[in-house]
Amino acid sequence: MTARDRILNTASGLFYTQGVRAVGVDKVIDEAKVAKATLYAHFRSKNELIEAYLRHQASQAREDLQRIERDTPPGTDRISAVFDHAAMAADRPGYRGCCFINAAAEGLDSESRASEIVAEHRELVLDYFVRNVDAPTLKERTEVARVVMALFDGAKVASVSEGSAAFETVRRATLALAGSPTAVR
Amino acid sequence: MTARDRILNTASGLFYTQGVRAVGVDKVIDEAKVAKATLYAHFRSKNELIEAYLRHQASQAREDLQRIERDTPPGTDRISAVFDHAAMAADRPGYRGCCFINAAAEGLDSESRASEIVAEHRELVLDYFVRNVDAPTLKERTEVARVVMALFDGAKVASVSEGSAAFETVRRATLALAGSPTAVR
DNA sequence: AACTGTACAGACAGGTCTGTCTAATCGCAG
DNA sequence: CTGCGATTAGACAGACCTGTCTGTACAGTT
Repeated sequence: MTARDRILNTASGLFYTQGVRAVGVDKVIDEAKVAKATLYAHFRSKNELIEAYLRHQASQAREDLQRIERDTPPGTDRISAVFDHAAMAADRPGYRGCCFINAAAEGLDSESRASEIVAEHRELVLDYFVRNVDAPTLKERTEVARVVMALFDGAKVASVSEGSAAFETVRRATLALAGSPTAVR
Repeated sequence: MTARDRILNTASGLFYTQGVRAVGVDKVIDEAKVAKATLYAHFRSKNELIEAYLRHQASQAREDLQRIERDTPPGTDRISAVFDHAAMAADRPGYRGCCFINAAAEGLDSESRASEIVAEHRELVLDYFVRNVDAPTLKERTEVARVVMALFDGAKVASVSEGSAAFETVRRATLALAGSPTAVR
């Protein structure tokens, strides 16, 4: 495992569990067993490391979605699978909610591209919902997808205090909506 | 206006727009035109100031909900009013999402009572929804309220990137759900 | 006039942060 | 073996952080 990977993996863990602002580069190099100069050889600044962390998480989440689309037949099952996936994450120790919501919540410099990375990923997830939601027209699918996205984000927020149980109730309503959207329009 | 109020008001503004971690006490005393000793005379530590900030926001939100319940007839109108209120907040300059979600997202010391204050407030909002949602039994109202809460939180999260428009689509679905919950169960 | 409470300005200590730098060491290709 | 790129440990500068402290000013009360 290259030094760069070790740095990025360690930073990802620390940034997620403690927040990007609470973790200094010293803590990262300490845990990654790496010299400070090495970190700065691979990442020009801490900001760049944070951006790499977010891109890393985004690409991982993207792969998860692709895997679900490969393994699960179209329809509401694919929505359900996403909820299952999130609920399982919420049960892992050290869970602290959605890394993108959290990163957006921590005030980052306006010069940082972090918020763009988050916004980009959110669009990707929205597109996933648009593809896998049941409604006649694209316009309607987009509207339903936005609601599904809100339900998903809301469940993630609630799960921080309430654990994975937060996904159960919300999932039922989401599936009903995504399966026969006319019921609530 | 007493020095304490000036400190708390200034701190609230700074903590909200930049994040509690990004704002130092020096920035607060500078903008509040207050001596550092005065701040530490009223608040034992920065942590205590943060807690006061969250309690302040919580009591303000509580009053908003009470005002709505006083001025709005029971039923889904009271749900709609909450969404209106949040949408208006999202249009104000400097909007940065829900202060409670953001505070929970910033990693705070485990010794801080901040997360308890947030959790308490979330329960209060949930109770509001339970009271004002339409379903026959308490158990069902609670379930529906949890979904409404998720929709509300999700809309707030989305509004950070997408502005107040995020509340429009979500509101429609929420009102349908809160008005005739059997449609999605 | 003396006392009390509150606020002021600002220095200070002790720590942490990011980012740079030096100098030594390692592994490996030629 | 030689040379080179990558890595190491750690000192360092300069900024910022929280919290404490000294000393002063001023209003209201006794």
